[in-house]
Amino acid sequence: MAVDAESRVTHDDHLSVRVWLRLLACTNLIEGTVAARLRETFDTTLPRFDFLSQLERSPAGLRMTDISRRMMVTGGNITSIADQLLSEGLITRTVAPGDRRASIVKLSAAGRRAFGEMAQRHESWIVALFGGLSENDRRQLHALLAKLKRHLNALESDGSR
Amino acid sequence: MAVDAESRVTHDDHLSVRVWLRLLACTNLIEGTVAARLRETFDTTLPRFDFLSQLERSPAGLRMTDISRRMMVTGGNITSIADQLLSEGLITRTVAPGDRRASIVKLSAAGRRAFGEMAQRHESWIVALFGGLSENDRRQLHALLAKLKRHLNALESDGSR
DNA sequence: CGCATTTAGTTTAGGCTTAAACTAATGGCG
DNA sequence: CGCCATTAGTTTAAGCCTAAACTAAATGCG
Repeated sequence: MAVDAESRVTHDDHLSVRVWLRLLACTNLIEGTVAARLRETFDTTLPRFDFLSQLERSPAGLRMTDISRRMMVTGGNITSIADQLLSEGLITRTVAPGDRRASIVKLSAAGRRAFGEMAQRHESWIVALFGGLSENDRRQLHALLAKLKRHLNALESDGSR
Repeated sequence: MAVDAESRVTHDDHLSVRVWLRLLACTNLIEGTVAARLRETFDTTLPRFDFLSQLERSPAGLRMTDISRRMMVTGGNITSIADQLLSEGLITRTVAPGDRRASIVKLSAAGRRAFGEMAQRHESWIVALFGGLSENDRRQLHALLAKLKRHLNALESDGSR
């Protein structure tokens, strides 16, 4: 019955805070649903799925650092997820030519196959979850979030806090 | 330089997926910033702040179950956070009249004071983070997210998966 | 060249999260 | 009344997350 954080905001809170809480509520609802379905359907997790997804978009392979930056998490996480996927045979890992510190991670054939199945289901879940918005709504939302993100990245890089 | 998950989506992915990844990226950026500042400034965490925030909105107190539902997390989390806040003297906890299983949690005077300071800073951070959007943008975003959330909640309660 | 700094990646300690199993109290129903 | 299902809350195991400390290799600069 929707008695979550966002619903409880009183009317005199500032608009930005209301938007933020609503943004967070939507993200949590979607993320929770997707995580539960990944677990039920494929016995995997969102970070593992995300890891494979990054590799799929970069057939030439990625270094660990690239993966952590793209997944927006710190390096430490990547190590253990890579270990798991490696032991499951879904990825390969080779020393980077010209830099013995770094390694190049790629999807294995099995990994590409497994990810393909998951990605298809994943996309259908997302499409259904956003089914409440018209295509025009989605475009507007996409544009507003682009603007928000541009500003957030600007604040980030510009150290003027 | 914005080489995160969302930036890497190829142009032929579906719109819903693009919107979802952008939503997630924005939420992660904001949440990470707020969490870091809560830690630096007040040596606390987002869940602890959120817990106090729920209590502040319900001066009559809340049961543990209410808090977990409003924070959108499972019950197990609440136990340890309540223990911490109790030992820090920021909340009180009494047996619920008429139900010996349940307890009523309230903000203590110290908790109200501490939360007040944090909330003020918190709001200023959020306002700055959303400063890239005009008031009209924020209203539009708020409305679109309302529509999205209504649909998500409808999917949730209606068990037709 | 030689040493300090930077960078790639791992490890560790501690916090949050879930699902599932559990305890204890409540409530419904025959 | 007595039993059984439900509800409130806690505990546990396992996973992800961060920050910070660490190893090892690369880079830069005097």
